[in-house]
Amino acid sequence: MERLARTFYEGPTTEVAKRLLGKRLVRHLGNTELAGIVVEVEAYRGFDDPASHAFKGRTPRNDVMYGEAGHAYVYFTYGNHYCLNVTTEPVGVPGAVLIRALEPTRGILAMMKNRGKEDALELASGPGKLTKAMCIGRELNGEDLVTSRLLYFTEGKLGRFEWDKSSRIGVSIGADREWRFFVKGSPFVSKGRPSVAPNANP
DNA sequence: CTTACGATCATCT
DNA sequence: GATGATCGTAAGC
Repeated sequence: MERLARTFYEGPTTEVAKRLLGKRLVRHLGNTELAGIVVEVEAYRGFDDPASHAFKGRTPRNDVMYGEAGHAYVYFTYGNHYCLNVTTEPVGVPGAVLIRALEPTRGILAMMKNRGKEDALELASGPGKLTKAMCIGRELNGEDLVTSRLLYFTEGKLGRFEWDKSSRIGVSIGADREWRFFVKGSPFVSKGRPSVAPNANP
């Protein structure tokens, strides 16, 4: 399957976020290949986005967000969890897409082992869960997804699907922006609390 | 079933 | 010293 090229990542962050839905994330671990389809993402920009790590300027942590598009930005949060992002925008302009959930397609047994769970719906339905399932940690921060053997994206084969959007999860400020995108109807999206009161239940 | 809270640490004030 | 792009477990209906 064709690997995504640099140009794929270089657009506006919200556009890249939407484009990533349905693509395939591949992780090589020794002889094992793990893979899953991206079903949920969130866009984080820079200066104009108070929820972004880059909002208050460049620091050692968010440095990757300012660099070339198509690199991994991995950070540690809440004392327990890693989150995987993909950088976007031209060099010098901060931007990243948080990968929030995957539909596992390959190496599912290994993922179950890594997570200590057997429910396929729970393997990667959350940003901290998918990094644990795929053994993604600090050592992959800054990894170039266009050339890396360890971590990269390819075209997916999800076929036609509908997507939807909502406000971002776990974000207090800037919650008015609907920059969370997900595959409509997928059971693999994270079960985050909706920030808008849910009604219209079937 | 749903809601509450503790773990645990890098980063910033 | 406070906070957070979270998750799992425990306790409460």
